[in-house]
Amino acid sequence: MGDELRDLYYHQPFQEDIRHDSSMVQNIHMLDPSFMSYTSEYLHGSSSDYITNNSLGKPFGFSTPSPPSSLKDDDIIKQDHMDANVNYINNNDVVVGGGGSETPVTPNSSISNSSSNGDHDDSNKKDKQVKDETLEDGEDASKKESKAKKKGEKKQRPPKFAFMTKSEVDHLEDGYRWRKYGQKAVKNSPYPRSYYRCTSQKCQVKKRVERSYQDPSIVITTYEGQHNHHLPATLRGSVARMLNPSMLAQPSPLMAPQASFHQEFIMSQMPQFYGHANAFANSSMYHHQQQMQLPHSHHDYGLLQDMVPSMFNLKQEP
DNA sequence: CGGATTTGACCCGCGC
DNA sequence: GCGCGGGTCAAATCCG
Repeated sequence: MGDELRDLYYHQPFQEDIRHDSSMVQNIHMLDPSFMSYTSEYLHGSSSDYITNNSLGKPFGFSTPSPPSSLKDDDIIKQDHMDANVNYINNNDVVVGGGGSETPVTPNSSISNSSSNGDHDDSNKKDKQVKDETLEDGEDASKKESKAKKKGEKKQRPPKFAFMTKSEVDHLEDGYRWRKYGQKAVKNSPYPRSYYRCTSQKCQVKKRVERSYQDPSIVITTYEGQHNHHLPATLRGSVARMLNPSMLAQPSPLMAPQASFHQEFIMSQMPQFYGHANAFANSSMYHHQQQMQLPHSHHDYGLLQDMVPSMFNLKQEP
């Protein structure tokens, strides 16, 4: 992760833990939009769209059980408050982004650039290594294609999506099954970064998990790609208990982590997010939390996609 | 025993 | 071209 974005991440303030409450949403804090890593094409397809407008990007948070729909200034994390605590970066620089290099992503971060080792890179590496001989024709062709693509033009990068979670555990349960395939030391941080891949066949979604070195209670998770399958059945059950069944009817391209009683989900500056504040307010997640009891285990959780459904209204599954 | 994790090696992009 | 840092591979190991 590049220094700029790292600073961006680690300097994000967040509200104090309110985990003692009985509502899940209490634990959700939407913060400075400057933090969210996000591919512009993901939602807009235009690089200009994801430059944050300050007025729109005004940070807000749900610090109390008060409904998001009744958001008032008092509910919002004040900009000046944030300024006092943060190296506030010009929103124009704080593009969320994963985007390819064609997008004006300022932070030269792993989050925005790491996809240089995206889906095709694996094969590129492999065909330079042992598997070269065992390649099938189709595979070989696709690899060559990807290679040529790589040479000729900038690589298409999968959408990315990052967020911070206040959590004691590194790897947050998010409903999908992941296999860890790597771990690297993070420069200037005592905490390693872990790399996970979705275990579902043909699903190329990856995620990176690392802990903030400035606030070790914060876990930074970056998703890359979109799931092309439903939730694993075994996990859907536990999720379903909390959710409207209709939500599970659609596979989600991305699954956000739980915001459970012991994990605070910290969202930050994502312009799109503010635009969807109403979506959140109207979301069943909100209504559910109005009706539900405190989750009794960490398997009981809400999902970001349910809190802000339109945020996850991305590509359809293949 | 099979699946998941660990971990050192390797690859690649980028800046100098 | 070289070195560095990030990302991935894959053999070894762990574990249920």
